[in-house]
Amino acid sequence: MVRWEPGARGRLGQAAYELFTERGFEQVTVAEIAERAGLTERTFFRYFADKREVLFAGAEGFQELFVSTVAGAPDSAAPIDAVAGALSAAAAMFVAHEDGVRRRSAIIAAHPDLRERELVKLSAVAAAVAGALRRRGVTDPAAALTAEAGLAVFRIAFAAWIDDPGGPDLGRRIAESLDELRAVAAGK
Amino acid sequence: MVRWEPGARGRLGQAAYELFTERGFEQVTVAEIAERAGLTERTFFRYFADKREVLFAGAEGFQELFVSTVAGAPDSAAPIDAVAGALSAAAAMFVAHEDGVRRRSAIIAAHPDLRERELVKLSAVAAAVAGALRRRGVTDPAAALTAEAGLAVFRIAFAAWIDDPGGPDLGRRIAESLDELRAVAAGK
DNA sequence: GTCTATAGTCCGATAGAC
DNA sequence: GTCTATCGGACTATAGAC
Repeated sequence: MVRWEPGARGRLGQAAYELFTERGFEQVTVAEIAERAGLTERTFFRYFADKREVLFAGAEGFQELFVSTVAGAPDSAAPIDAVAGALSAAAAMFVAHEDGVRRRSAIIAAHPDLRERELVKLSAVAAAVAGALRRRGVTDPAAALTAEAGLAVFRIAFAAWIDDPGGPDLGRRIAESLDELRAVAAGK
Repeated sequence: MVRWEPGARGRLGQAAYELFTERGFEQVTVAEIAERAGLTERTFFRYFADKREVLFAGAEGFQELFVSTVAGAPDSAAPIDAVAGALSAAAAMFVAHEDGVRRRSAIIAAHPDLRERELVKLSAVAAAVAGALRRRGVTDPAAALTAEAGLAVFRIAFAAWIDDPGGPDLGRRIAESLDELRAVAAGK
């Protein structure tokens, strides 16, 4: 027999998710998460650098989707259009898991420390997208600016989509926000 | 920057600043900061919500400068131009206190927790600027987008100015980055 | 102003996989 | 044997409660 069940990381994530939903982030200790997963506190910190990080375990996949979509855009695509494609792809992924996305978003919105961490993750995505643009031959500061502006569009459209569940779809909101960005940058 | 007014708050800020410069953020305890300021640990937490916050005591002034510059722009100014004025004003303030700004920036760059907090502060400035634009009659999502894009310009120009001290002035870098933003948004 | 819970670190021990 | 994943316990500092 095995001394430990497989999938320690997944069990910790699942347990954390359940407990945060039941009681809220602050009212849950790392020891409790570990206990529900059948592990110890110590093991939790082997998998996650800190208590917040367990909620952002899927962030690499999100970032990877962005980077690969930008990298895979036609050579002829302008930087902003390569990023627009990545925004669409991300929107589709979020819409496909809407329930989970909304629940996770509610947990994060309820605690400043988690909102703080989310900003860091989005900032990391922006940096990765800027890198992907540079690999397409875009020079700085255009690469960094396009990436940051694109992520700003995503953030704003996503927040509106969360706040107003009955309204337009996320993909549509992103397209509209991109048009708004073009308009305001042009001095409209 | 970093002009500490007399009094407990100022002495704590001064002590923290000195100790972080000498040894780095992590190697300094709140108890040591309080001791150097002739106060107790408890008092530190009366003035600052957490250990990081002491490095961002001047953030309100920065935010206020942004908001008032946006609010004071001519009615005829397009949103992006109102924000551009605020970016110029902020650049002038930073250049006027260049030494302090660079030292503070070095402390923050050296620790992920502090970079994280800095993102939160810039995000708060963006939210405040968006509010100022809405008071000028700009609707969402244009207000939020203009504010976020403007802060992205600031962040990118500021980072380049810090990384390359011999290069162009901060104000000039901001103006150039703004032009780049206009160009990339137009699909160049 | 003291007391305490909890996050997060460190070192070492141990059990199984290969 | 070596490598990797888990556990144990002690420890410090932050931050909040009383």
